[in-house]
Amino acid sequence: MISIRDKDTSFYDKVYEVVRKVPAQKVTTYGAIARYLGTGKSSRLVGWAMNNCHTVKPEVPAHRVVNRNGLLTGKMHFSSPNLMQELLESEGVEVQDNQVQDFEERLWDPGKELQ
DNA sequence: AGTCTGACTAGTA
DNA sequence: CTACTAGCCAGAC
Repeated sequence: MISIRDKDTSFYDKVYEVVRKVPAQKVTTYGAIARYLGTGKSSRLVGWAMNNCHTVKPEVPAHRVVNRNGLLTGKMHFSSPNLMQELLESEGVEVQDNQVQDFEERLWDPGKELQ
């Protein structure tokens, strides 16, 4: 279990670390990441962290992170608004109307899958 | 220092 | 399913 507010590792690095572990054809949510990191209710911080994700290396597969409804809320923050959906579809994730199809089946919760 | 905003969530109706 | 609310943290102004 990764704990938040460690002195060595920043919250953002942990977010990126978890997102990179998301397997292809799977997606996760901001809240799942937040709970796994121990921030719990501060899921907005995950979204804020994703705002900086393009500055870190290696790059973070931010397209696999959606909100709890499976909605691609962050697509407009990509270099191209269509990029997020195209990346998901290229990995075999069906996306329709900015929403991941069969979302519950494709959900990958780090708190349960990783531990 | 106060206020507003946001790639959010859980609860309630 | 939708709509609204409160709570949450960091940053911009």
